[in-house]
Amino acid sequence: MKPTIYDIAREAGVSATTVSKVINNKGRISEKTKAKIMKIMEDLHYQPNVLASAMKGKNTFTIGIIIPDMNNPVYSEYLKLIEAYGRELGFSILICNTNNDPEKEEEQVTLFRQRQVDGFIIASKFKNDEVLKELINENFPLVLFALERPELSIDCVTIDDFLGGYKVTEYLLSLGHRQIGVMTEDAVSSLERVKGYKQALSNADIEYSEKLIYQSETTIERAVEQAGKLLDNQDRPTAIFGCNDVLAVGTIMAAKQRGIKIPNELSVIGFDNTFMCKIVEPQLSSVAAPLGEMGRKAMDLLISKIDKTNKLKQRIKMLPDLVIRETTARVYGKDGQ
Amino acid sequence: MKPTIYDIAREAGVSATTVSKVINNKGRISEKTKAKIMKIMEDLHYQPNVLASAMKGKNTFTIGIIIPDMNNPVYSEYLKLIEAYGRELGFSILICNTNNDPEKEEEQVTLFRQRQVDGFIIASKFKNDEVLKELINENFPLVLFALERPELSIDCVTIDDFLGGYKVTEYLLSLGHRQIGVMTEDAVSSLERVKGYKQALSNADIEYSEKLIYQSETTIERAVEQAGKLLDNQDRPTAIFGCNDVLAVGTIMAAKQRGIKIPNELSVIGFDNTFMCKIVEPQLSSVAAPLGEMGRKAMDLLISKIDKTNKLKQRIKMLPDLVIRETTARVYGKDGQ
DNA sequence: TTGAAAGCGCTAACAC
DNA sequence: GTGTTAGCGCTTTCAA
Repeated sequence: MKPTIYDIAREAGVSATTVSKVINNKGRISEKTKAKIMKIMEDLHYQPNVLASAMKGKNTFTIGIIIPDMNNPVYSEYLKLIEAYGRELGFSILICNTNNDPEKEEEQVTLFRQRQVDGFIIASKFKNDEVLKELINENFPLVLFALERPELSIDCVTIDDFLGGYKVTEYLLSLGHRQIGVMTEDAVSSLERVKGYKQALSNADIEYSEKLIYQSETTIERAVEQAGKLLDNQDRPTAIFGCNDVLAVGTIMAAKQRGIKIPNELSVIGFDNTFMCKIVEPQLSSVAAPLGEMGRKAMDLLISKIDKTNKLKQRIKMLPDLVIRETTARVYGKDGQ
Repeated sequence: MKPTIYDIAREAGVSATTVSKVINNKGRISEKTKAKIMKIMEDLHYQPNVLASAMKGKNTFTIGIIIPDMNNPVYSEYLKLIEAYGRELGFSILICNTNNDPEKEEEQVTLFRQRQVDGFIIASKFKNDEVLKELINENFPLVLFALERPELSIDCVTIDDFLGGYKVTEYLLSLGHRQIGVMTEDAVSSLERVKGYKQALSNADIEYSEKLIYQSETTIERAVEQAGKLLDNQDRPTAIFGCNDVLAVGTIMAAKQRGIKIPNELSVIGFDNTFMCKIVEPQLSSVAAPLGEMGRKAMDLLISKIDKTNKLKQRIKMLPDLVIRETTARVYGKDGQ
């Protein structure tokens, strides 16, 4: 059997309380007994049972992260960063994929709460508003990551998606593109990115057309399919903005299938600046956000809620930057051919 | 406050014991009280506290997964599959990245054990043998995934890496390649893959040369670097086997940097058949294993250990298959140029 | 068919 | 400085 606090106490000839105090560095214990207890804990390979201490109202030092799909490299990046920083702070991470399914979302929140997680980080997409509202009502520690709910009072750390979309479009316009397509997905962040796109068009007095916007699930296969439709359009765009790198990569592939040269005949730009950008050919231009910093901010924010050291809710929005690589170029005029 | 079993009991006018029995479907309870209790649990949104029941010797229904690096798409794939199946069975997943650091490995095992996980799945790389041995000694539920320790008695579910390496090499030989380089990494599985490579060479009476084997960390950047050295060799190989897709992709990129045409001047083949294969150009040939099935087997095996329904240890080895895409071709003879 | 009592491993008051 | 006591939420005898 694993030793308990009582085994240590007996061995040291003290009470369990004293041992507990040593473990938690509380109260005053003589250096002598402290040292003795420490030594015995070492010898017996004593490991405190987090569950038991959690039963007494302490933290479980476990937080739940809910993400849509670990296969999307951005999400695995989120996960990795948050996990790394969480561990530094002594927290373990319970994860799940929801595949964007509201039922799974609810199920997972329940499952995690049964395990008494101290808080949640919910990333990127979350459909089930009921669940969110319940958590808010109970004032349960919760931070949204790369996800914003303007109409709900929740702390969040996000990318300024609007600005990202705006910058992308502004850049493409500066290259002479006028017919700019968009591959989007069903997510709040993408909506914002598209809004930025529209704003940039409007500022440049260019008419916006629904026909240039295609929505797709975020998988390479579906993106190739949808981008294909966009490319087979009567008026084929000279540039396409993929609201995430997966969509952009799918677009590149669809273009290749049609013999369309990138960037000469078509510019493509993605969003998220994942490692995919560097392995496709030509290398994909994209939009980068300081994910490491965001992960740390989200964790710090969450922990301040768990500790109740900070009751103020806030939205932290990090500004993204363009990373120009090889898929974006001056528009290739019909005359210039 | 969250309702406890006592709140339910009071409300229903019964004892906590009775409620507990209803929750666990144990003992005999009249249909009437059962229904009444169920209804009240619903109304009060009662959620059993898994920690408290774990304190009484029950499972936590939580397992720890330890992987080297979530950014490698194979690992995120592992994670996703295991998580999905685990959830089906009612288990939650605690994760961590170890970045292949033995200290972190030990730290994480400790952290997870403090949280009373029911068992571990350790994937792909794990250096700290001491920790492994201790777990075995305690007979702690543990399954290795895509990782084998021939000298330790641990259950595992793996890919037949030797066969994979053999098949790759046999195939390259059949295309006329005689000078076959290898990009490997510091992992048991890669060692096996290289062994398969050597065996195939030996069977074909081709001499093996150390100079054709380069080791690299599994990141694109490092792989490009190391593959570069291999390509700058006096006797540049006509084909390179990357022991995983990341290494193979790095090889492709290094070749491109040098203006080496793939597959005409150089064949490249990877291992793992990740989604990267389809997005690089040309599309990468690779080795595929039935990961979904492996994930399910690993979980089932682990759970049988947790439940103690199966004391027999076993090694399950799944056989891989080649997936030929565009990066492999007949050798381009010096004469034929 | 139901319940009282004990206890899992730990911590927090409070006493000494 | 240290120990006694009670109790977190649950399950498990055992008795009724």
